Amino acid sequence: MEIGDNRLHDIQEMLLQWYLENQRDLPWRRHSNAYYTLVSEIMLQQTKVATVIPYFERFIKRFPTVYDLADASDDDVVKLWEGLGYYSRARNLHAAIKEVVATYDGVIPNEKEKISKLKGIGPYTTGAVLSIAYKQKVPAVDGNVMRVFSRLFDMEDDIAKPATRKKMEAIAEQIIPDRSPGDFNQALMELGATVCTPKSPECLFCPIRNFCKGYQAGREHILPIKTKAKAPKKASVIMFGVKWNNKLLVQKRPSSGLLANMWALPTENRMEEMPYISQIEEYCEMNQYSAKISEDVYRFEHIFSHRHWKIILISMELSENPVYLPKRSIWVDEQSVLEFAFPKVYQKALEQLGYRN
DNA sequence: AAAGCGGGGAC
DNA sequence: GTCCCAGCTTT
Repeated sequence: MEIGDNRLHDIQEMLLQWYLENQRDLPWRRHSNAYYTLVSEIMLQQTKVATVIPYFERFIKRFPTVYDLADASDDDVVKLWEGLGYYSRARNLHAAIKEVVATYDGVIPNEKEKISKLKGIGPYTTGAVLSIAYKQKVPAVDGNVMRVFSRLFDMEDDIAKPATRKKMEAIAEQIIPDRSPGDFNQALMELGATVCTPKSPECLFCPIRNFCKGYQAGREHILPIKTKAKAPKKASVIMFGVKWNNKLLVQKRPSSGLLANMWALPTENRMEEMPYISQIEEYCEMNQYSAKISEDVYRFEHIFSHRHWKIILISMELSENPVYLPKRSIWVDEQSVLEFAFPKVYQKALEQLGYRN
């Protein structure tokens, strides 16, 4: 990718000026604080600004400094992440900040080799923190930047391919200015989020449309090239609302895979070959439950990025103290259930069972 | 290089 | 319904 010196300088200046005048007022932009930058960047991974704002506000209010976060329990951290998704981000951020306190005297490192070794911090977040918080000339290539570049240079590379991100970083290296590299990176992302949008880009409001090869070719609508994601795989599950003595049985999910380590209702994969009633009876037998099973079941669906669950929720009231506790399970007082952090799919189920805020 | 990992909003 | 978002880790 060759960019003439004159055009390069103009693109830099136009973008920086546009960003100065048009940047959104966001909570993490109100102070220069590497901790705020890191928290916001982790939350913003695959997540829109509007969704993140209330989570960021609550998180910083509860954990104002790296020391507050390092001292917190994992349960408290995940509770503040409840509903935001990709929960390993919360656990990784917690681990990273603990490492910062333990190893770097509470200062988020400003060297690429060090910060990129922290849990959950990949190439994008490394570049974002180094450029925004520490004003270093390091690229930060996210989905927005790839879309902007794809159109600006009329590129045919598939942005879904890992190799394309490397190529985009090489381009960013050439474009990023010595002056205000952090603002420049944010300008590219802000442009992608507000003007150079995936659908119906508003090229007439774009500060660099005069340099845009895609726009000049009339190809802005079909760029960027991106292979489609596969449809989520379908699965059927049964969730069990098990009550006894005014307590509800909640279970920690397995430590890997979907919703790893999150609190949940006991969930079993549906045995398609038998009626679900039979599977429920078998489940009770296996756990030695003598239970009165509610007549009505609640059916609903939930779509994750790679899975599509059809869910049958059944409720049962045990008539005697169960002999043993299922693996990774605890009894929770009914009024305390919502103090635990549940992913959305289980929040829906719990709401149906009468647990709601 | 590809798969797995949440949830939401825009259309 | 489809697309995709201020991505990272594991396989």
